[in-house]
Amino acid sequence: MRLVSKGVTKQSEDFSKWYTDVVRQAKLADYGPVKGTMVIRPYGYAIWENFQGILNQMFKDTGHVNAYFPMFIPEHFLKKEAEHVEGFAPEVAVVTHAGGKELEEPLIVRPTSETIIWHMYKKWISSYRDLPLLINQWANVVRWEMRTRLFLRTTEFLWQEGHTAHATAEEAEEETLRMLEVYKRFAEDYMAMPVITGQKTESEKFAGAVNTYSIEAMMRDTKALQAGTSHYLGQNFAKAFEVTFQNKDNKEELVYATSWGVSTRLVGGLIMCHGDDKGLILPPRVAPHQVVIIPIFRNDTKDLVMGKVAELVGELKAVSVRVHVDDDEKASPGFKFNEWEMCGVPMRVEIGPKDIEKGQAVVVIRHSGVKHFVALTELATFLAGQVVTVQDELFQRALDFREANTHTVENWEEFKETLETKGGFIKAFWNGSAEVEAKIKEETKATIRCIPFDRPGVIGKCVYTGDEGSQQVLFARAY
RNA sequence: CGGGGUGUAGCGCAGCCCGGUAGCGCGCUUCGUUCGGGACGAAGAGGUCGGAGGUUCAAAUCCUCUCACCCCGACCA
Repeated sequence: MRLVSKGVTKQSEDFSKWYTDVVRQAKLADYGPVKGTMVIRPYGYAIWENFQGILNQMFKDTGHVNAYFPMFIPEHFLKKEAEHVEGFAPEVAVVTHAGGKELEEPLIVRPTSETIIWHMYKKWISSYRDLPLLINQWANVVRWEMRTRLFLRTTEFLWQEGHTAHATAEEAEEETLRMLEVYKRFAEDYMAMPVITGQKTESEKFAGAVNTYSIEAMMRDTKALQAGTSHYLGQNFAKAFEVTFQNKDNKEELVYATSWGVSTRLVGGLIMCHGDDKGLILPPRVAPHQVVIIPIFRNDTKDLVMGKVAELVGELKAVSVRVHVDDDEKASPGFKFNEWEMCGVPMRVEIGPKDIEKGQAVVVIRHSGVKHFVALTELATFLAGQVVTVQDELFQRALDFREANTHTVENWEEFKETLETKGGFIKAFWNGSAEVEAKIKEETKATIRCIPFDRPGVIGKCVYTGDEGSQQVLFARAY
């Protein structure tokens, strides 16, 4: 079955609608029968698989190993860490019946795995020689959210969660920041999505963490998306699950912990970071198909064209370009142009009898619409080069967009005015008070996305209270 | 949980006000002609009108109840 509809809602008309249209028409995902659930379709899953492959390698390069922990967790585990249970209890799914009868103790379906992991770590850690313990798992988790959106917030989602145990606070803090940096590199170098790293405020941090850090990206509607988090858990879970080790001096100590994760939400971020009114735009490094070849022929020229296409496919594979040939004879070339633009394939090659006669092919770049007429002998080299060029251009474009939509404001009037008329990210000083943070959120819907690492050393007047000695933070309306 | 909306063919919808043979577009199947920016013709397949009850000679249509989903808010990656 080919595409059903012609085009999507314009971004400027209704960004939310645009997003849903793109997800469904590019066949990334569909709604599941249970509220808030999502079927990730093959094309969407291929993107996720690319994410997984890259991240997995990055985790291994930083010394982590993969494991798998059960999805069902005894209910009382969750209650062991006070903040953790308070944070997660409202959105936990509970299994009360199984095997045809009521269970002795209900089971929770993991909303995250800290509790079961630390239950196991207690068994595995006894000496400083067992540390650090650096485990990651790829898994599904369930959080019963009130409002859901495909990829961005679904009842069940896929993610990876790293859980590490360390002998010292310093080492655990280092790990927390190391993994945040891994996320930043992944977002920027692979997804071509610029992010801001920083620390979460007390009210925005993970339930059970000492500190939470995040990467924050700007979507094309100028709203913020938290794209990944890394938590320094201190000894909170070690205390709750009594995980201790004997140090070199034969003394018993509680271990220090981190956890960090990114989810299928990243796919939503990718869509909203680059897409346009024609649909999806995928950066080459994560695109399932980097190049789509659309052969143009009639019955009498079919063999000629397809013969040349087969040659080109071989050449492209030899230079590691992921190529797809759309040789469906039932669809017209024009139809295919539109469909593959909708699906965000970074580059399209058109090749027909006239091209072959001239020894060339037409290359069209998805995000810019620029047409190149390239000699067949140079096509593979050209496209391999464009993989890099397009990737860079998309990152630069996203960065320029973010910078153009980031505003620094001095006072409250300016804050509200800027948020209403321009939106985007707002840099402003904040006195560190949770009440002020809550008031600002209440009055403007903007939240503190993070306290950026990269900010001026200067301190200034709080944008809400005018208090001197306030620090600069990043505000935005967020997903 | 509040506000709004929608349930009729795979998808998008009309029909409902004013009860009387269930329709349209797209998609799908077969054949032929096409093919350089969303091709065309011909012939087909496909629906317990979300569910239950009621009114009526007769209900997609009127009444009552119910379920589900989507969108907007309060919670969250």
